[in-house]
Amino acid sequence: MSQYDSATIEKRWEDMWKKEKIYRFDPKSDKPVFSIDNPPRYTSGSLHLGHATGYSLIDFAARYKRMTGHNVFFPLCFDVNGTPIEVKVEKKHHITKLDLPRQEYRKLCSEYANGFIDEMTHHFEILGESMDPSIYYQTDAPYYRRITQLSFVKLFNMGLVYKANFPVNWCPRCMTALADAEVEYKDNVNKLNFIKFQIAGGTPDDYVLVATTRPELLCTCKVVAVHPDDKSKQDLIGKELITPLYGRHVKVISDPKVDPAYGTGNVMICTIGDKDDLEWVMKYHLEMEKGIDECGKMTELAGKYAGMPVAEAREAAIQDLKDQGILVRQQDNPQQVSICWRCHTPIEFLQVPQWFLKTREFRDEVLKRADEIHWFPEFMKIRLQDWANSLEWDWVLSRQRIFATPIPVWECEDCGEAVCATEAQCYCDPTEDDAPVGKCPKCGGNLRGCTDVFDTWMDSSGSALYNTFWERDPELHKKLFPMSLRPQSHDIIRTWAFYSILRSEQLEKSRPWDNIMIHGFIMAPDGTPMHSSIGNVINPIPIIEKYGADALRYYAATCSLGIDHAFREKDVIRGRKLCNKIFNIGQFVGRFFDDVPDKCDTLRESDKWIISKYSQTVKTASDYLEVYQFDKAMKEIEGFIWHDFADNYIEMVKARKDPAVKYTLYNVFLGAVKMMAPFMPHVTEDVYQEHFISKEKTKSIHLTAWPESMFIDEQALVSGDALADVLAAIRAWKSENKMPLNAELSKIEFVGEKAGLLECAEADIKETTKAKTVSVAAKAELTEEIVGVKPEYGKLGPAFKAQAKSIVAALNAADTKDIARQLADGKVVLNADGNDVELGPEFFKVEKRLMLEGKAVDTIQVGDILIVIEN
RNA sequence: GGACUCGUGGUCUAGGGGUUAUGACGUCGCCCUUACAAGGCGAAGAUCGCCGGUUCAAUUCCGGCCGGGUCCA
Repeated sequence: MSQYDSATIEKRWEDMWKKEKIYRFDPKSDKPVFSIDNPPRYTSGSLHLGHATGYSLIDFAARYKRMTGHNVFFPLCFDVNGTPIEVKVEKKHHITKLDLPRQEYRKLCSEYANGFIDEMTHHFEILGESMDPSIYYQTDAPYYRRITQLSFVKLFNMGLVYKANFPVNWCPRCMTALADAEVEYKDNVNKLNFIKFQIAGGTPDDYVLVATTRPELLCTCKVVAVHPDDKSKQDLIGKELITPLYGRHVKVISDPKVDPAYGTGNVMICTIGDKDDLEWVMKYHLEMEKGIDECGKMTELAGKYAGMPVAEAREAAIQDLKDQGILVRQQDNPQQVSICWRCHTPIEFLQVPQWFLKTREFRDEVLKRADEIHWFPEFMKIRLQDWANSLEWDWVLSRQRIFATPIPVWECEDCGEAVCATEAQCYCDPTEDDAPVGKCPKCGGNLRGCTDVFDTWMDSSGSALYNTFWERDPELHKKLFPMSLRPQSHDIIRTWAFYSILRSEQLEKSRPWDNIMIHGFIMAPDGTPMHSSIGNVINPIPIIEKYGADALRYYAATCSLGIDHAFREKDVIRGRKLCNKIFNIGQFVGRFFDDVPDKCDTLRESDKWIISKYSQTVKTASDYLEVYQFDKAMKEIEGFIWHDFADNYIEMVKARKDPAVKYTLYNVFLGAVKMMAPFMPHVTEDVYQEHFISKEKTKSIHLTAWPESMFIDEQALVSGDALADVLAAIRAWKSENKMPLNAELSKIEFVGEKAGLLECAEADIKETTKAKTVSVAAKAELTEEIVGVKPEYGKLGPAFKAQAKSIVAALNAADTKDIARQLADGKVVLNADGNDVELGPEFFKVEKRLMLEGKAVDTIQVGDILIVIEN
């Protein structure tokens, strides 16, 4: 077999890993723990290319840490909660949450979401992810929801939870409050209506024009604002206006946030229309009124429009205003309308009773914890800081949905007193379970279970607590908390990362993790985002089938952290080629693996050279992996295996059979394959099982130790590099002379003081270049000719600063031969700006040519070595 | 509109004050050399988005602009 067959081979080793339980966290081990707060995969079904890439990046870290002697905690986990699943279930069954009893609705959601888990677990397996099923969790399970509730009970008892009427983003279709992150924006054009407001106490001709897109909200108009610098309106400030239709008296105030150029420059402020209104409401302590209800219909406040849906009320109000001559004109108004992220219904900004978790007062603590965490890349921390500093209100914890963790609270039907569950009660569902006390402790009224559920970030932001056995196993918790690494994408820094830090601070007075690694998005090949609505979403499964999971993982490795990457199929193709290369190197060097000595003191220069190169690679690759720079680590390792090891070293030593070459091939290749193992787990396992396991014994390469540097022999590095350069130069010379690469040469002579470096490789050179004779001469009848002298900017600049420019000019103007003569004497005098400047040889880069007189030969200069070729 | 981020050969990408500016894909030429033609070797191909500033020196640092992206208004 000479080709790497990814489909067969990957399956074989995936089965073995599963059967042998290769990836297991050991709670009893004394090894240092490396714990990963793995993002629980949302159970939406299909695997997105972004997931495949993101989880591969995490897997690189997990596998690397496992090989460096860590007890790795890397849970297989799923997020099974929330509105997206409800929306899908409602679509599938053509229902809304109001059509079914809660339990039945919940059951439908649970069946739907859980139906994906086997398939999604399989996706992780065929990607070669080393997640650990022995520490599996899913966020809808009672054992997980218990932790969510328990943490809430503690926060409640700490006085950090409160219920308040508060304006929230509200979707009238889903009948729920939405987090800011759940709000999307859509471009839209509506009408800006210019409406007359009479000035109180004036004549019918004394009016002010107010422009508004939402005349239906006139019923909650509290105040009209103008810009303080708006000269023409100065006399209005402090006056009262009368709202049309409702006849209410409202004051005119001045506020710098008003845009004088928009509409008429007069803004009607309602409680509540949008977020700008909210800002003014807070600033001027306006009384809040509810003009729109939870179903998106007008309330009693709207008078004759009460009960109408918002859009209908708007039309009716506009018609009435027109009929009464109050609506002067309309103009098109392009705007961005806020819509629900799932069902795309326009959202309202409504006052609804909601549960809040105090967040703003922890701003400084969160920022402090953020500083304790190492951010990769560092600049991502700025996003969290910006978010923390811009918080305008506390975290709205409640959602009026069903398929999520119930809020464990009962409320008094009479006085509204809230009774929280006891810690022992968790997990509980207040819509089914009894309150810890029979009657309201305050007034003796009946207690009714809260029907609200938690925002799903309440569940997911507790993952670091859940993973570290918080409130389950104090000893393990102490050992595991804080966790080592949170990996995630940058879109949820303001939610998942922020809330996780907040809750660790509130419950544990600690950071949740030591490190956070943030990757970007995978875009379509043209660099634009992938959206199912555009139809440019790429399914990774056919890619895995065509090229292999290792090839796709290679692509993932080329995606540097922190920035978005277009999908590049060519990188997957490159990955497949690399698999094939590694496989074939194994096929070839495996022939050398009989009688490999344990030690070797007869290493040749070329052996020492590749071992030194290898040792350097181990060091640089490890350094990159320590800081999650997988792209750079991969580049190092790939370059070493392909070019240094295969192209140069193997080509050089093909003909040898001595113990030294066996020793070198075996150890260097084993180490190189191990370095590649975190990235390409399948092909490396295959090579390991085929060629190494008989000596190494460990049952999987993924349980072996990360390679260590063997030695770095500076001398061997110099001579080996010289040899590689010389061979490359001879190849290039043949190519330029239109000769086949395997054309025979009658003689090659290396001349120069450093040519001695090549003495030890004469046989290799002969073999490689097809030269009949190869000789090395320290000296020959050579004339040394200086063909150019260039300034050494890096030395001249710091030494001469501003004068450097004129020195360079003088040097360029000077005669090369003259400079060469002077250099032979050890110093050069140049006239720069009328001053003679004396310069040593360190300031010059000299281009020399060594000439062999009177011979019909070709010469190539490589560094200090002259290659003389007799054809 | 704001914050952050990116703009480097035809395409994609690395780098980050003085380099011969990295590599991949593609193109062209040579080679079936005792693993690999899904390979090897070589060549051509880049005024490092534009305009200013700092500096002896800017692709790199700073500012502005233009153009992508993300998050937030």
